[in-house]
Amino acid sequence: MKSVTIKDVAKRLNVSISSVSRAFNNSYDIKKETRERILRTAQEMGYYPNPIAQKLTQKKTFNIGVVVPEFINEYYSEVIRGIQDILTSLGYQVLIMQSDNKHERELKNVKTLIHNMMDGLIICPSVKSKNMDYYLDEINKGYPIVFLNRIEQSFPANKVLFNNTKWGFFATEHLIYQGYKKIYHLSGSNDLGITKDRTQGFIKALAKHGFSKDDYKVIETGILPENAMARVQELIDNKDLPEAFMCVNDLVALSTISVLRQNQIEVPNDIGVVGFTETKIADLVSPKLSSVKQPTYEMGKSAAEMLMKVIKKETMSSNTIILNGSLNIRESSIRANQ
Amino acid sequence: MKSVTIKDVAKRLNVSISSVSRAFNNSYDIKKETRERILRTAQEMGYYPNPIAQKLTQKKTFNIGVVVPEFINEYYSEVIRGIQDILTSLGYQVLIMQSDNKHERELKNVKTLIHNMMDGLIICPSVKSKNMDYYLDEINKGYPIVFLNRIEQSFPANKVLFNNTKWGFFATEHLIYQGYKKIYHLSGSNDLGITKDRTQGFIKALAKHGFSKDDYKVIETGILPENAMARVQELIDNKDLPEAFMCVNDLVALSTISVLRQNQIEVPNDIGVVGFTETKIADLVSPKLSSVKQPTYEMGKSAAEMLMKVIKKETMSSNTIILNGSLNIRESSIRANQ
DNA sequence: CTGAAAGCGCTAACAT
DNA sequence: ATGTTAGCGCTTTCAG
Repeated sequence: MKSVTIKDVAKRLNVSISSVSRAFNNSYDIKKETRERILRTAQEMGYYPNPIAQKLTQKKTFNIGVVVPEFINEYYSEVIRGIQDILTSLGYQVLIMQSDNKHERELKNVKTLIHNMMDGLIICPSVKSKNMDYYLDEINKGYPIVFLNRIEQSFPANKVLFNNTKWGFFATEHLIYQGYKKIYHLSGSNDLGITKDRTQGFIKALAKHGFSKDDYKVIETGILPENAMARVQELIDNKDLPEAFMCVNDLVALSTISVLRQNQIEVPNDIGVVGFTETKIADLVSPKLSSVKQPTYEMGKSAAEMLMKVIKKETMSSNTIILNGSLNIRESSIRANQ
Repeated sequence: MKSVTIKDVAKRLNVSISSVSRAFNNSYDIKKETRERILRTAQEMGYYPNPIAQKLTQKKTFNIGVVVPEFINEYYSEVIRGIQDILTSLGYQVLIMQSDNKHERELKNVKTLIHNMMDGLIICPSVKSKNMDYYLDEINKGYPIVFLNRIEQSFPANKVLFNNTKWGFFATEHLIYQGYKKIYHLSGSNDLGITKDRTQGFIKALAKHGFSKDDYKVIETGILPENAMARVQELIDNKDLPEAFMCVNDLVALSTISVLRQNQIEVPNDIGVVGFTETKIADLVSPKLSSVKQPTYEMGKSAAEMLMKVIKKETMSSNTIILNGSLNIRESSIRANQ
């Protein structure tokens, strides 16, 4: 694995290593001819400046690190697409690390990335992270970091967010306007700020429309199918069914519909269902799933653009960008005429 | 962004930098006390060996690079989980790059990763890549690379694969056993080896069971919903419908079912459908989707384990691991009694 | 325009 | 057990 170094090239052409360096860095103070000659034979010899060595002497690496908690649905995949589309067009390379929803792993990932001299970081935190001190320290040292999703709005850093409370509210209100009188929310973990916010939105909407305690319920199912299915089955067994479900995400919504169907309960004729964080299949299943679409791709783009500004020191303060979503009403929440 | 270096620590304690280095590398030739003293004040000062500098002098970085073409479905997400589970337990860090299905970007990613001194690479190629020379060169130089999926079985390198032909065959044969007499295959692009293989399997199964040219068709829809939906609608309009569809993947299968439903054609009562590369929702939709499950997580694990062997030089030759899948028969391909 | 030399932060002989 | 020194491959003054 011995590779060609700057010295080899220099020796071969009887020039100094500085000249070779200059040739590659497009320096002004080098004769065009020598430059070309050097580049040519370097090419031949398969020489390429060693980025590690470059990093040791320079400040910029043109590498950006991205930390995500997971890839289980399309969410972060699209965020990453947004990030990459902006960044690669500007000549940056994007290195991704996955934290598996564990804060410790996330911290380790961030450190690895920083130590590997990324020019900046986009961090999608795992959970309402306890230990943000390290990040704050780095930011204060001047290290460019932008956060995306799952972070408190009050956190003093650059970040791009989605307003889960607001859209949880709208999704619920849509159900109310459809005339559903008893609505349950299948919620995510209370440890997760974003799903907690959806629950807040749910409760706010009910409060606004004068629902009484008997007319709604929040059931913490988490975001995975198995548990959601079990809880819905319980409700059926206990004859404790609402007229509609507001679900923490599409997977839970689909699971709910599936269990209901197994029990000969039809959506939306018997019960209405609305999902959240719309996935591609919302439009392909039957009934088509109503859901809140998050601007994932745009969030990635915004975060990348924000990071660029931070790197170029065009912004100092802690900016927060909150992007808008949309409520896509399809079949699963359209109440039959009565 | 000035950070503490080994010198600072040395100066502070009036020891040489070698001692500090030794302390951190757990070298045998250092007194326990000094070691502890150094580590303690290093801690205080916030010192941490600069990995870039370390890389310049050492060979090992304990970083592994992974290149994937995309994240659009769960496929590569699970592969990555498999890879990470093995590698992080061995003290490695996994850096991921995404090629967006473009060979050029893939090549650039690979170079970035190699130049950043990853100890090894797991490459999931984008398409039947034309230009594999660079990879071959690196492998010949002794650089540890393992390929995963979407690569010719004949390619002389370590790789882990799925036998798409075989499982395409099984999926089709299942349809035949169900008694479907006319079967169409909605195929992926012919440029993509893996989907082409599924088509091969499809054709083989039909040949084995004596289907005539009139009883089947291969329609190249690609792997995205929009086009598949349009093509299926065309078939309906032309009254050119088969008794069953063998689809290149779940998304296309779901799209097909969706279009059929819009035209009052029910699956599986009127037409059978089977998918490929099973996704989580196969079990949640109605009708539940029959599909071929690929061992994604295991493929990731195998690739990681293989890479470790290559790195430890426990293997030299070009090994190929082919993992088994399963055909999960659900509702969408169960032919009604006649 | 080009070369010599210092230095980036660290490791690894080589001394002592 | 500890210090000294020579690199690792490159960039960047500083001379000329």
